[in-house]
Amino acid sequence: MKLLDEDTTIDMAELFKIFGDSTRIKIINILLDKELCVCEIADLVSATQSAVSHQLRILKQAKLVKYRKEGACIYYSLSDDHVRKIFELGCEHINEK
Amino acid sequence: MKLLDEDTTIDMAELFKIFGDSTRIKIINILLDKELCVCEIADLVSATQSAVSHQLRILKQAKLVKYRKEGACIYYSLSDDHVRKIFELGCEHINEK
DNA sequence: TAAATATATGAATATCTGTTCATATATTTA
DNA sequence: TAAATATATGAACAGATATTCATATATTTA
Repeated sequence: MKLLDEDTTIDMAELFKIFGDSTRIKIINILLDKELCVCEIADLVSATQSAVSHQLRILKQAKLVKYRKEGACIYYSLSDDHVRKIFELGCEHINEK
Repeated sequence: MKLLDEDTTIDMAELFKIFGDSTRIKIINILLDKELCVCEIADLVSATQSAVSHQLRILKQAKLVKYRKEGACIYYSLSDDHVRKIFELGCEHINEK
């Protein structure tokens, strides 16, 4: 692994920054299993609808989650397997302490 | 993967938060290859000695780096292979965009 | 169409975080 | 021993960030 250029370094930091918040970790955690709509997520992570919506926007902008609309509901799910792998590796690290 | 408890969730977020800063990413990046002393690190990441020292303290507290003393110099290196794996997985994710 | 439900978003605020600056400590060298 | 070098650290400050609150938009239901 050689030295990353400045842009890649910043992108890496931005990526991990998104995993670096417990509300977002909770959201990713529950989305590991299945897709869920915003109010279900808010309920499961014990946060307000507004807080969850703000965090989903961040996850969406970073392309860590995707969504589909069904009537008045919007269902969110993890974008790809990378998100899952990063989450699981972090989890392993914590559990081995 | 089942639902993490509150403490584990917070620990996960704290872990990723540490990777979520470009100065620390640069430090981890150069430590992938070999151990280095503080002033070498400061030079390689283009930051002041003080800034690097503060960041090394954070990395040290999280046990992501270890160090050994040799005379007036203190050599830092990555704690374990987990740090490397998390870094590389993040890097993969960025490169596949 | 009016009310209810689901979601998004801008502004305000409080908290957190990274850097800088000054300085302290420890070690080496002249 | 005095000066130089290597590192750490506390305080201050500026910038970033997460939540809350109020409200807007869209969809469904009565």
